[in-house]
Amino acid sequence: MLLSRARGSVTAGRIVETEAYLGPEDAASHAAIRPLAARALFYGEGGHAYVFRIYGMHFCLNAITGAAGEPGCVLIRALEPVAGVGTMARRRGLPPSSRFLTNGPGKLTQALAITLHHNGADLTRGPLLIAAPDAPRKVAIASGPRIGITRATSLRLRFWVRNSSYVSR
DNA sequence: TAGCTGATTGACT
DNA sequence: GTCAATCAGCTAA
Repeated sequence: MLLSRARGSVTAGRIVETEAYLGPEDAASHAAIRPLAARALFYGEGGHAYVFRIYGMHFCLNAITGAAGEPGCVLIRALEPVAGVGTMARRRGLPPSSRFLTNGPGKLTQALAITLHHNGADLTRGPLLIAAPDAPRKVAIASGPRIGITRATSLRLRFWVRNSSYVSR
């Protein structure tokens, strides 16, 4: 469950698609190819946000994992909207009933108003928050190669909720 | 300083 | 299926 509080409105969604990125041994990981500032975050304490700009116009949200000194993160690729759907729809310029509010990394950051100033934020305290759902559901998880990258494409580090209509692609 | 790249999206053929 | 938008940070010179 990912929760965002921005400018007075709360928006939240169930995380239905992620990709894992490892340390320098993973050629696609920003721990290996991104600037020092990002790398420092990777090696920091888990539970923090890593937000970056991609293609000059979109943001992607990562959760740093592992203890300090262990690089690794999880890219949040897609959400199933749970709360604040109207707010998300307004930010995305789509009807609230749309299935396309948060089914992509750039889309969910726009819907939850996540920007670079969330970079390094503590995900255990909010205003950006990742929490266990109140009523955990048993779901089937599928895995496969990561999407949209040009390196280390053979690693099957993408995970999504099978049968969810909110995953990307 | 110039040129290139990219963990994307949306519009178009 | 193809392609443009748009920019920080890297590399080459």
